Amino acid sequence: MAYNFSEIEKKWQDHWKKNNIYRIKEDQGKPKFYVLDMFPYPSGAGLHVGHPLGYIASDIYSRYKRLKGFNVLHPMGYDAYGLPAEQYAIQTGQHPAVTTQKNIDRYREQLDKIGFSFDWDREIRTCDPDYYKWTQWAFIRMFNSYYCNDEQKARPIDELIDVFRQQGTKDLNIACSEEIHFTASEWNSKPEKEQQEILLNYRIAYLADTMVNWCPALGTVLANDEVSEGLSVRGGYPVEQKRMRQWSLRVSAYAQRLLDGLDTIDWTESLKETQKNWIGRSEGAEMKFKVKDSDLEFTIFTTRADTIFGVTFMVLAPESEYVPQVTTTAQKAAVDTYLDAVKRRTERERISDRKVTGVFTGSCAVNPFNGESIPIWISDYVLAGYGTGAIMAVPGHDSRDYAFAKHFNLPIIPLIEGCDISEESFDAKEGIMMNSGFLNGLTVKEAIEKTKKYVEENELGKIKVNYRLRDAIFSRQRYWGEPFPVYYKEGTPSVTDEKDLPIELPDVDKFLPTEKGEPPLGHAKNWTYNGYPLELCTMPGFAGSSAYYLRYEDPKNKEALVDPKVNEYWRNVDLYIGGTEHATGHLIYSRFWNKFLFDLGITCEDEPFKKLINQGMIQGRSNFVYRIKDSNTFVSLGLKEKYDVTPIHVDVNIVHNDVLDIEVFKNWNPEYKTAEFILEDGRYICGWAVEKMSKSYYNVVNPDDIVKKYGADTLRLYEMFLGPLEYSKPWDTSGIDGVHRFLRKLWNLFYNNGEELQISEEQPTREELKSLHKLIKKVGYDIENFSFNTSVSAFMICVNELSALKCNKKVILSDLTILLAPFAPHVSEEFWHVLGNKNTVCDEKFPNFIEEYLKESNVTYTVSFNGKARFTIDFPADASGEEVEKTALAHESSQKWLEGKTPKKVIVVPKKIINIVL
RNA sequence: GCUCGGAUGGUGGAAUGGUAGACACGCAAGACUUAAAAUCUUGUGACCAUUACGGUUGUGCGGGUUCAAGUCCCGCUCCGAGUACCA
Repeated sequence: MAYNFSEIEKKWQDHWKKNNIYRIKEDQGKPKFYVLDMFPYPSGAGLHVGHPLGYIASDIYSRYKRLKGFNVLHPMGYDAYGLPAEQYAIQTGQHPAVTTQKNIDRYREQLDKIGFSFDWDREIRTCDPDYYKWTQWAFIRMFNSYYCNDEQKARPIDELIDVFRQQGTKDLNIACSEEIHFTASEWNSKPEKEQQEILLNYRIAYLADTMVNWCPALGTVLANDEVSEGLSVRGGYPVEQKRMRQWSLRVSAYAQRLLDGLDTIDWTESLKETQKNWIGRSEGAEMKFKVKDSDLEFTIFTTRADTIFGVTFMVLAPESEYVPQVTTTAQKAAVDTYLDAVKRRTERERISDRKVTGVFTGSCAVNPFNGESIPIWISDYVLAGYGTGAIMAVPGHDSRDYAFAKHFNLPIIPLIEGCDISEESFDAKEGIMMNSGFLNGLTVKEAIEKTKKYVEENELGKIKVNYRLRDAIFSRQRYWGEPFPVYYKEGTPSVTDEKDLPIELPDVDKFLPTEKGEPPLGHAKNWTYNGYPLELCTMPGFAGSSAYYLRYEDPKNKEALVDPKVNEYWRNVDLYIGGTEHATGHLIYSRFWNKFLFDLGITCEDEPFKKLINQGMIQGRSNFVYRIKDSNTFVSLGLKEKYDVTPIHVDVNIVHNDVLDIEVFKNWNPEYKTAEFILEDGRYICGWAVEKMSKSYYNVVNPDDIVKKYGADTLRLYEMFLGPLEYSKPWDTSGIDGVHRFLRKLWNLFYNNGEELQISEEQPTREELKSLHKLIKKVGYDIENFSFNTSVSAFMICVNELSALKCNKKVILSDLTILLAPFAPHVSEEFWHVLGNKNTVCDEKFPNFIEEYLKESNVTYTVSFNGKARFTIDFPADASGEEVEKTALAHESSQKWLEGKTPKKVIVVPKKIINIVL
């Protein structure tokens, strides 16, 4: 019987489904293990071979852990809200829910063919009201919470209201948008509306006027991680800065915890580094500067307080509130012209074109250390959004200040002994201070500390830690997202009652903004709550994906996001697999969201994802044909230099090992019907390049096609064999035959070279046992270390050895089958039954490794002289070091290299090396 | 600019500091076949030899530590990723 993978795979997939083999329940008797994939956005294009890479890896690990006796939670679902479905709806009028459903069905069909062990009973979709009810619920809780900096924890807002009533803002240390102060009596005398407005300054989910990234082409605002280099990540449209009243989440309050938490989780260093940079903690001081001949003072932030004696000018951000106050009448015209010019520059221009610009305000500030007067300038190299939007400029020791000083001819003072600032500033924090009054002679590090202390003691400012991490803008002017559980009473936002959740997404007849410029929900009829208008924005993509892992634990619970007892069992994700592209988005937001839920006591773990692995991207390997200019003749790769040719992308599915299938090509496009070819060795060889896998490059490989041609088991093994999981690599099918051949070889062990079934009940030989146990050791070790490519190699070696031994012994094959089950579950299941077992292979135990079988009677030592390997000698395994040394030196081959000399030293590494130093 | 990775045959890639290139692809030769495909066997870093079960060299470049370095340290080059006027 031959290896008929299609039949086998269908048979077992049906069996697993019918018998709910992968359905999982809490089981106190077993240790839990939670393996999660980043759930996909179901796009219209369907899956390509790159998508399943991570899913295959996580599936192998899940199945392995199950064999190791763990109760494994391995769910899957869909991140179903998103822009593409909405844009498609705008173009075609087709409701996003309809296209989303269609795409999900397609995804499911494709996923099922690969033989994953997902528990589909736990499937979730972010667009499902039963699911987003809990997204809205979390939002309400955030609205009703503030962040206490002393406790480092979210607390109920009602507590804060009580404090305001009794003591105002006195002695409060809480996270806020801006520092405001009032007394209890001031608070108590404020009207309700004003009190509500003040509370927004403290709520974790708050509505405020903020500078947002507005993308006119998409008609919506975007979060910082959705913008890159002034363009929207999705679509690549220009983004501008705009002041708008928007919902935000006070992620910044959690900055320190998000930073500290990184030390407790097992993520790659590079990913942690990316998050650290994104959070961007910097320690420094806020210092107050008085404006000369005025009562005004303003605050700057600096990490280099030690350079205070080198300040030769001050710079305000153009948007700074101090700008109008410090601008003198004489300079007003110049300043206005400058501000106007800045406003007209787009964010992109500002980033791409870094020329030095600025204007003098006419005012001077007073250096609090030495009383010198320093001019105050305005420049767009100072950002309004970071620190206080104002800096003290030290051109000698900051490259940006240096460029500015050079351009406007401002003085530059060197502060560190021996530094050369004739060409550029000296930015390094090292050296001995000079020109710095009481700091002279100190090292930079000492000076930083001493200055900070001085600033505090003399009340010139305070020590301050700043973070780059911004609050997350949470409103999107779109239709296809979660509605806010928010309504407005005369402009004041309130959240709905929790028992009225979910607030379901209403139907609209148009997905575009309204004529008044409102978001699409403005078209909805009766979009009200108790007679009050509901919020018209929807939530961003990251809302639904921030706590989804918790919902998988208890997906059907109507009373809670997750039952505390259930959460106590499954806890957090032990292994999370997904792409790096979420490093500063999803992986920050879900950590924040989880920490918030942790503060509320909803989850028992502070971090959502214990271990995280980033699978690499699978790129496309595009093929090209070369058309001779102005003709319909195509020339093979090797001969193209002789002609003037245009490379044209050709569908990779009609090219095999870079050889074009000419007949299929002629029918691929009517234009090529009459094409002619210049061949080499009778074949047309195509050129190739590695590019992103994309429809437009004709390099998309559909996993269905691979499954059809080779089977799911081959696809699984091959994707793993391609290289380390974390690497990005092009999809290249040229090696797939080798992996397929391995499965057939294994098949032939059972089926006597493709004929009838033959399994021997005989006891295995020592050699066979050795081969098997070598594999057990290797596979166990490799899976634990996510080195799946080398374990596939180990299988190949083992099967080669067993075939050479013609081993068809049941005892050996039985263990081999279990070992293979995580990688090639269908073929394993088939063998498991052929071997006479009634249960499924995934309920078995991973075989125990027995060292005994690997023991050798002889060990081979390499003898080297001065580190150079020369020959080998076999010794009995139990030979002692001295014995080995003596025999090696006496060996006849040694004489040639010893040349009669006495060795200075001999190093014997047990079972490996004898190095003789002459 | 800064941060983090990486560089090994024709290709993808293996190597707890222990004497490179596992495994696979590709290629070459052979067996089977009328033939091809499939399958199997053998060889395959480079260079020099070929009487050899031989020699030299070899993991981006230059140094160093070590009995021993692809692996550790210092200094470069190139490539990739992230981030970017964050004071």
